[in-house]
Amino acid sequence: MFEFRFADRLIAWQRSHGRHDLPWQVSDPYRVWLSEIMLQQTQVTTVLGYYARFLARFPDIASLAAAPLDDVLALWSGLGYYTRARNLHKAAQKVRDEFDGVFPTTREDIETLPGIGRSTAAAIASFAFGQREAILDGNVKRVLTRVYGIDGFPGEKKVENRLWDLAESLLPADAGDMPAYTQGLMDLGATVCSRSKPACTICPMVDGCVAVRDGRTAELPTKKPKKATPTRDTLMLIALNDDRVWLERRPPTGIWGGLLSLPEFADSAAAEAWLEERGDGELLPTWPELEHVFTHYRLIITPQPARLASLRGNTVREESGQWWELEAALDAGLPAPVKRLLQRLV
DNA sequence: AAATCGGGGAT
DNA sequence: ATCCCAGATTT
Repeated sequence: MFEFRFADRLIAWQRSHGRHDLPWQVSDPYRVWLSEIMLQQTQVTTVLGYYARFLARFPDIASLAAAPLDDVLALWSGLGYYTRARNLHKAAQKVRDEFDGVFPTTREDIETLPGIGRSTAAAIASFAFGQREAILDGNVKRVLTRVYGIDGFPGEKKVENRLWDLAESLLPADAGDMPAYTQGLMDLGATVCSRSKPACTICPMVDGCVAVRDGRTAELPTKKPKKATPTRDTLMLIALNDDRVWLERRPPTGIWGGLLSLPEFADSAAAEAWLEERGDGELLPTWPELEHVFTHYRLIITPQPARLASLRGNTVREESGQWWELEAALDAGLPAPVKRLLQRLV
């Protein structure tokens, strides 16, 4: 394997093209921590204002820990994801109560604070304490899967573990380079190796990037596999009385809201019970299953035809539905698969 | 409308 | 240890 010197390239790129003017590019772990939390799911430009206001009101961990939660939430108002603020407050109190007010210095200890996982803990350890700890957020996953051509959904344990291993193997030898290296990873992922339309022509990794070489930047990282659309089974009763069919109005919301449709049952026994309540009828052999695909699930319909010879007088029409002449039914608003079923009868 | 995202909570 | 979600934005 040829020597790609990923870290060296990244650090050099960061020094010449990265950002050096962000207010949280300091070694105070509290400031780094605050920025990392605010930057989760929120863009830099939005964070800048909130960050300044938050720090003005809570300049250190002690003041944050001592504040009422409502004051913290007020300063978070508009940022969204408010559990971040609750965790921040709780973590400040934990630092006060369990770490003697001193922010912990190892990734392991940092990770015990609420709202801080492995990647965020590593970012703080790297920026504030210059420790050789690898981060692996969404940006980094994108950069690594592309540059190293790693297939598989990064949310999958196996793939994620591999990415963590890779991220650790790429760390610069000199811990003094960690802030520039970590910032470089974040900046590269955010500004060059973007999700769509990455700026490969200006990327410092372009000549060694597997995704570029193979024309696969659009395919990597591998998308989250669509979980097999759930399947629902239903039995639709096609109750016939001469040339009339029983239809029911569906509730106004939900699937096929407000449309006329056939009554549905869990099984033939339930359908038979329905029949017996209404007259002298018999189930006929079911028709072959019918599949109907929605965006979010597949519906397997078992058509259950039945004949009702004599009706009980009070059930010709009821709250739930009524008998329809087939021709009229087909002209009414019917769900597509129901219409297909009824068309077989004419 | 769908995909995305670190961490937390549930299992 | 692993699966899945909450909550909000971006594409």
